[in-house]
Formats: sequence, C-alpha cells, structure tokens
Amino acid sequence: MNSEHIDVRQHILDTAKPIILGKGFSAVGLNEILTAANVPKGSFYHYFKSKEAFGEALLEHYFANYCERLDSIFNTQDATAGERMLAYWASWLETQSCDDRDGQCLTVKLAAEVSDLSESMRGSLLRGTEQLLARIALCLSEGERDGSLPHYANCEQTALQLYEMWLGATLLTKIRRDRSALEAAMQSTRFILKMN
Amino acid sequence: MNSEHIDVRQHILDTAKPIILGKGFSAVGLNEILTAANVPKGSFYHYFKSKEAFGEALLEHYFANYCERLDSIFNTQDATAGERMLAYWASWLETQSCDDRDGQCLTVKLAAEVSDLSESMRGSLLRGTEQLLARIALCLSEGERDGSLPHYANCEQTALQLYEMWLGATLLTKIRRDRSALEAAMQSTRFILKMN
DNA sequence: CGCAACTAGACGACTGGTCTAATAAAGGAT
DNA sequence: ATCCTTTATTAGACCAGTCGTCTAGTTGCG
Repeated sequence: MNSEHIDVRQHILDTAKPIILGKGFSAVGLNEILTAANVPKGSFYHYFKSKEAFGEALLEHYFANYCERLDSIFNTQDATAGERMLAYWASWLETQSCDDRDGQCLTVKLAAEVSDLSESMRGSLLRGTEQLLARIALCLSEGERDGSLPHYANCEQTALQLYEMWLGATLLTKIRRDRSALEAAMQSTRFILKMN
Repeated sequence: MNSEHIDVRQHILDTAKPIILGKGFSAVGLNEILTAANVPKGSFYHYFKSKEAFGEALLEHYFANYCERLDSIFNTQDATAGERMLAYWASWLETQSCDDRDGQCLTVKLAAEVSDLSESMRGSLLRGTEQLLARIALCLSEGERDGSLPHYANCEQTALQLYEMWLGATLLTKIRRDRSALEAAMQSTRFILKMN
C-alpha cells in the first residue's frame, strides 16, 4: 500500500543516484535506471510525471538527506563551533576524494548541466544550496560567540567564500582524479578559520 | 583545399560552442550543431573521428584562445602585477555574470559532466586548467617582487585557492542566475590580494 | 465484489552516433 | 585539352537507443 508505494519510488531514486553521479542527467536513459532497479517502465510514470520531475525529486531527496547529515555534525554540543566546522570540511574532503560513488556531491555533478536545462531542477539546487549556506553561516556565528572562531565582518560572506572554494575544489577533483585540490582547499580553510 | 578544410572544421567548432555552452555535451546531438553550421551530417566524420574527438578539439581550441586572452592581460607592462591580477578577476566577473553565451566558461559547464565520460576530454581540461593556474601563480609571484601584492607562503597554493573559489562562484551563478556569488568572490579576492 | 493502486511491457515517433558507398574536386601526365 | 588517379567531401542508410504513451493485466484493501 502506501509504504510500498514509497518504497518503490524511493528504490528508484536510490538506484538512480549512483548512476546519475557517474554519467550525469542527460546521458542516462530511464531504461538503464529502471532495469538496474528492476522496475518496469510502466511503473516509472506512475511515480513520476516525467524525467524532469524525477530529477527534481532526486535532488530534493538528496538535499533533505544532506541537511540531516549536516545537522548531525553541526548540532553536536561535544565540540566547539570551530571544531564542528573543521569536521564538516574534513568529511567533505573524505567523501569527495574517494572513488565511492553514492557519497559524491550531486550539486557539483549536476549544477552546470541542469541549471540551463530545467527550471524546476535549478530551483531544487537553489533551495538546497541556500539551506546549506545558512547552516554554515550559523555555525560560523556560533564560533564567534564561543570564541573558537575569529570575528568575521560578515558570516554569510565568509560561508559563501568557503562554499565556493569547496565547490570549485570538488570540480577540479573530477578533472584531476586526486586529492590535491581538496587538500589545498582544506589548507586554505584552516587559514580562514584561523585553525592552523 | 587545406585552408578550406580548416575553415569548415573551425566553423563547426565555433558554431558548436554556444550550443554546448547552453545544453551541455551529452544533451546536444550532432544534428543540431551541423544544421546550425550548415554542414551536412556526412561531413562531420570527415573532420572529426568521433563526437568525443570533436569535444576534445572544442576544449583544446577553447583553452588555446583563453590562454591568449590571459597573456594579453598578464603581459601588459602598464600595470602592476596586482592590478593585472585584479583586472583578470574583474573580467571573469563580467563575462560570467552576463547572459552572453559564447563568453561563458566551458570548464565550469563541462568539467563535471565530461570528466567521468571521456578520458580524452578530461585530459584537455586537465592540461588547460594547469596552464591557467601556472599563469595565475606566476602573476602572483611577480606581484611579490614588484611589491604590489603581499608575500605568499606559496604562490601555487594561493593561485589554486583563488581559482577554486571562482570556479565555485561560477557554478553557483548558474544556479542563482545573478551576480551575487561572483561579487562575493570578488570581495574575497580583494581581501586575499590585500587590495581592498 | 468493486474499485483503486500498481505492474507489465509493447509501441510510436523520434534522435543518437557511425559508416559505407557515391560524388565532386584537384592534380598530373600525356 | 583530355583522361586518369587520388583525395576531399557528402548523402543517406543504419540500428540501437530515447522519452513518453497506452492498454491489459494483476494485486490488494474496504
């Protein structure tokens, strides 16, 4: 019934994610996804109104998950805001530098390709990245208060600077296929956070 | 004859660039490119061995052009290295924030999509970005010497930090469709260059 | 039983990249 | 100038694959 409904829908999304992380959005056909998920084609259009709507759902789900993970890092009270901040970027480095699909960043993979292709998917990306940025900025301001981070003229601006840098580093990692770009970002981050 | 040969080939590349800048690599068919260029389909495989080889040529040509433009900015002796540096990033901001296709950045558009798709295109991107980084790092070190920029522990590291930030900012610009991300990058850049 | 949710997969109309076979052009030799 | 060879260029066939539709069939709950 309803739980089954959600299961199949979710199963399609879960199966699709690593495939799309590998090949992108346009280059993957529904066939490939559906045979991998053992779901017949007829079902797909029962759960999603179109490939585009499916892509939007994929992103929406991705960001929901991501924000949860983010909160579990940022809401710990066992560490200073500075330590939490550093832990976040360290986890970014690890997840993006290893070859494990599924852990990789959908934002980096799809942003450029999809933003010009679909307004609704661009909307998902926009909302998702704004949420992310808000959480980073919040943690920075907490760091100002608990003294674990320096005082910034503008937390939003600093959060944006960091996020931009890590997005770019992840993009370069796709080109380089090594950790160098991410490690450089880590070093710069330590410096910006004055935690080196 | 031979000059004609190169002309047609070049004409295909020139026509393709804005189209691919808009839709990406996989989502664009040869048909669309070739009809736009008024070149029959059969001719394509006379000039390029495959779509992938064509993509590689596109990137190769793009970076060759880009490096020329870069050199024309960086080799001016009328300005300090710091001013040249700032002029470069300012031009990045302008070209990437306006809607004008053709001026936009192929690296940002294609890196994520293509790096996992084609080794040869990834190779082009790798060589191109390394050239770019080398030029930026060189300009930074000239700035150290002529006193227009601060002394950096490592010019390559700083160049990489800046480039990563601007790549990320450009990616975010595709999502946001406004100048905010690039302007934030500009502000951070001024700060890093100590030119604010 | 009835009605909804869901599955099955054939089908249509089309586009994808690739390749072979035919044509056009060019160059050289007589 | 004419013929022949050789290369440059093109037309279109080819088939696998695309997204999306649609009808039949199955399942399961009230």
